[in-house]
Amino acid sequence: MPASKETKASPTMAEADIAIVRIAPETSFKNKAYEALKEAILKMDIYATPEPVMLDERALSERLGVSRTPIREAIAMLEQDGFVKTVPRRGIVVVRRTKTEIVDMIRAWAALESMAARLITTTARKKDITALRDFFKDFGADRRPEDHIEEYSKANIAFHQALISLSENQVLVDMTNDILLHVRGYRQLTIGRKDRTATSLPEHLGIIEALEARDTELAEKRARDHTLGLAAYVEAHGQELFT
Amino acid sequence: MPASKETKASPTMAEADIAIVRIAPETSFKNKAYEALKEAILKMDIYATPEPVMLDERALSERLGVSRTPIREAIAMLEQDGFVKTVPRRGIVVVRRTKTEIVDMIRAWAALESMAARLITTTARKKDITALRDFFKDFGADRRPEDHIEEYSKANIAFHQALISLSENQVLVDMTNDILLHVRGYRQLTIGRKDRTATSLPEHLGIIEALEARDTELAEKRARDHTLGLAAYVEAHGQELFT
DNA sequence: GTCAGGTTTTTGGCATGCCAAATACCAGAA
DNA sequence: TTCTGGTATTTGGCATGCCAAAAACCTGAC
Repeated sequence: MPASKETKASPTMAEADIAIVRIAPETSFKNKAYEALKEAILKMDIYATPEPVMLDERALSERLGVSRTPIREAIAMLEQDGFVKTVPRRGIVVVRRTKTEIVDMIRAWAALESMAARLITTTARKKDITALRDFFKDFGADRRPEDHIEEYSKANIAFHQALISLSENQVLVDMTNDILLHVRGYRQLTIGRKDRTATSLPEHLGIIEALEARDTELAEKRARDHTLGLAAYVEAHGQELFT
Repeated sequence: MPASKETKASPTMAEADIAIVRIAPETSFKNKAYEALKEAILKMDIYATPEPVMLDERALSERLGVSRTPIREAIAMLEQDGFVKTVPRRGIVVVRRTKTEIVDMIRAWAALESMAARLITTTARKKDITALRDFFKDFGADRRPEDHIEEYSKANIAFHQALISLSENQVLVDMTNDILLHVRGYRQLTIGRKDRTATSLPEHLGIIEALEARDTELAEKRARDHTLGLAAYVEAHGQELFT
């Protein structure tokens, strides 16, 4: 089926004049396949079934309408990311993380975020720090986080990502996002957030206050302890779901 | 020339009896190519020439004696690692890091290592911590590090890796090793180590002492500050070598 | 000598097809 | 029914070959 020979995106842009940016690199099938597969993997609930989730090159090839070559390259990339593992003559399996791995990842996340907090106290602009409060402006004593879990959870992630971005250290940003992608989906994490929403909001505000006060050590400590708290929760309550 | 059809590793193990482990998965050409290219890239001095270093699929294919397919898959993997970047109809270029990126990476390293130190104070065994001193047993007032840069530099890397391993957090270990691979080769780093050898040894010993004393906060601080010191050095002294 | 215009070469992107290792299946013996 | 071979099928690994976009060359006019 892979053979859509219809000269994709014919350069018939005719008399299109200026403002041509570069037309559009039209990302390769390899990259399209990579994005598509990655999204699919993140969307599925890996931990829902006991049996390992398998992928099939040929099936994916047909589904995506391209040959196996770009699919294989995309798989190789996903394997580098740690999302899948291809076993020689057996198949491609979507990697399932153990509780220990998730806890380790959350601790690494804590390390990166506390460093971000440290850096922020010395370089970020006051207004950008204060703007972090906006993520929680819809929550308070009258509208408690625990009553709007889903919404609060989104604000939560957005807050952490915005916080780390303020460090202006792209390496910290990228590494943390990687971790979040792997950690997301682990059921116990969501439950953990739910159980911890009560203390979560105050802790977040505490971090922001320390940042505003340019108190490097305190900001670092609060950021670290907040996320280590989540790690401790998962370690204590999250039972192994299908080793 | 990719076509060595000589049935590799013929299963003529004849009357070999027990103790058969699994013969040998004989890693794929894709993985062999990946390892070979990775090593080659790490070995070359990327920052030595002004012109970007380019790789050619076909040339590599001949050099390694395999077809382009596994080579391309290996390249895709290396691109995920951030070692190369393939530009559509231009070629594959070995990525060169800017000073800013190197500094950012070192700071991330500091974050991960200080977290490792923190964890070590609560879980590692006394003897394992003390064993860290062995990396520097050949150095002292009579045999100063600055007089044996090369050797001390190796001990230095080994120490940091051993330290992080003691955290028993594989994520920290893997992430740090990744960073070290990228940072290694940046000339200013070596120079930085040379200029800093005098203070380096005492700082290392200080970290070990804090770990032995199970002083979590102090160990974390010393580990962090030690590596942040290197980052500051590179930021201050490492000029941009070929942007 | 310079430069426009056209031709050849180079380079990554893909589609195909075949191979061998594993596995799934199936029939026949006990 | 159960177990043993043996065969068909499935699955990832690779080698090839062709395509189109770019870049490198070449050539002839001015």
